[in-house]
Amino acid sequence: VNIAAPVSCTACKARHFASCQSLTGSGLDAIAGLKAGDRRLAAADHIYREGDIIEDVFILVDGWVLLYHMLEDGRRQILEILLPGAFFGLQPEFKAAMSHSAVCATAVKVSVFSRQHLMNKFHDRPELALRVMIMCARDRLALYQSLTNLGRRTARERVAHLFVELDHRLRARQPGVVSALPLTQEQIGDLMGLSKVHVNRILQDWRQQHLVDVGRGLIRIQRPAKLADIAGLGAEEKALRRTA
Amino acid sequence: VNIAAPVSCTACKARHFASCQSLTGSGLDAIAGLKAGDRRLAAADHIYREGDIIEDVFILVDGWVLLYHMLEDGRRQILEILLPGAFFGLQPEFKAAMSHSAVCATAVKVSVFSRQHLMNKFHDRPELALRVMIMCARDRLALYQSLTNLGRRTARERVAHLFVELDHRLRARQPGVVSALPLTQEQIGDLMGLSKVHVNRILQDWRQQHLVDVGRGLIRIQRPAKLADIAGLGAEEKALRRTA
DNA sequence: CGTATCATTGACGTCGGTCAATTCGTGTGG
DNA sequence: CCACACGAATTGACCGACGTCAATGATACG
Repeated sequence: VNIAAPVSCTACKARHFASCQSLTGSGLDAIAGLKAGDRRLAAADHIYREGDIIEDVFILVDGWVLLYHMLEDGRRQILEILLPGAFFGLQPEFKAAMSHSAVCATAVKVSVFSRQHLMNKFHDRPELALRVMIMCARDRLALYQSLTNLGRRTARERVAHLFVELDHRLRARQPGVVSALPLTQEQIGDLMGLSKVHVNRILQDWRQQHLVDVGRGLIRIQRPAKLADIAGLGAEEKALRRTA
Repeated sequence: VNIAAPVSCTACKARHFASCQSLTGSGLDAIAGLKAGDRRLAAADHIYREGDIIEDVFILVDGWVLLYHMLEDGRRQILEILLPGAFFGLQPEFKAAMSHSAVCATAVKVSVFSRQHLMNKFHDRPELALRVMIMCARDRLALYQSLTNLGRRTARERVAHLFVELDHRLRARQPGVVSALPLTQEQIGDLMGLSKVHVNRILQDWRQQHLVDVGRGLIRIQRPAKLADIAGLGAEEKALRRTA
């Protein structure tokens, strides 16, 4: 039984990114019948907050969502960026407080499902649980990347890495378009463990080199190849190709 | 259907740590019949390396295992510490190169299972896939904690956090014993994104305050409560209790 | 005993944080 | 259409946490 969803980017340059979080085509369309409804939210709205006890799980239909964790003194770490197709809100323990918050970076549309119904569905159609498990394992790779980013890369490498990853995830949806990220510099800082001031300095530098373009609340990725270079992806790929 | 494994630490002070990775008692004992054999390894041996293509998955029986990712220039990030009971080696894509390496921190014994047989078993007994999925979700919480650690905490907070987490995970197995960590200072640095020199300075400081004791290749946690304080866990818990 | 690994310590440098002051941009109300 | 408000972006000055380098000491192991 080969239960893994077919994944197209096995050989592509950014395969280390979990760019394939989408459920579309992975069999979980089957849960569409369980939908409890859609919910529309505005930028900066919260879908849930750390400590909430929720009965639902979500699939992101439109917009960007950020999962984050906040320390009591105001320091914030953004944990994941969710793009349309992402499945989220499922905690390991039922009736437990959410371990993190989910906030909209843009206007957002989510499909809402009853967690209980979903679990029942897993019981009826076990292959769905397997698919979710595999998604979960895939997400883990992305988290591993983020750990390496935060722990062992310089500020510029981190931000370049982030941009290349997002460029890749967006290109998979809209090939041929210059990727535009609806993120504030502060959000980028909270993603990469940096201050917004330092993020700004990096962006200024790159803007002068025409690697990115900033404006209108968007960051446009103009030379992803050069950014991949800064991120240190080139050499790493070579090393992997040798071992493969 | 309540499929979540009973977890005892819902209310305990360190519940944010995924200290409960163990499979024991979570229903996956059922896969014991699939065991392909045991493997014993010495400290510093690798179970697999980044880039390897393996057919097996593992359950750690004895010893400590470190999962890590290495950059081409030698920088290393340790991604997870595995204690006995941990299930690992399952990649989202079959026949794909491992995304990380697994190395023994101590002498180790692992049970080896054929991934193919395991997947067949999931097919026969779907509730097992669900359990693994839930484990996976639980691990994610630990990874979220690590991200917050690396991105938004100071060096001392990070190391204190690590020690408290490990102390908790060890106490769950051996209550009443002073926790002793078989980690080098360099490994602690690679876990927390620090240089081994800086780790040493922090440890010297704490040793003089009798918070920890160093020697014989072990780090003994003597005052976990004080370390939890340094880690900033006290205030955070209060904040959570308010919301709950 | 020789060798290798880990731990320790000091001197020094720097990456990135903090603080604070503008400036810009966008949306709002008059 | 303009005045204003408010958040985001920008810039400079300053500094401190942590890294790097290098030398020395402690331990273990064959």
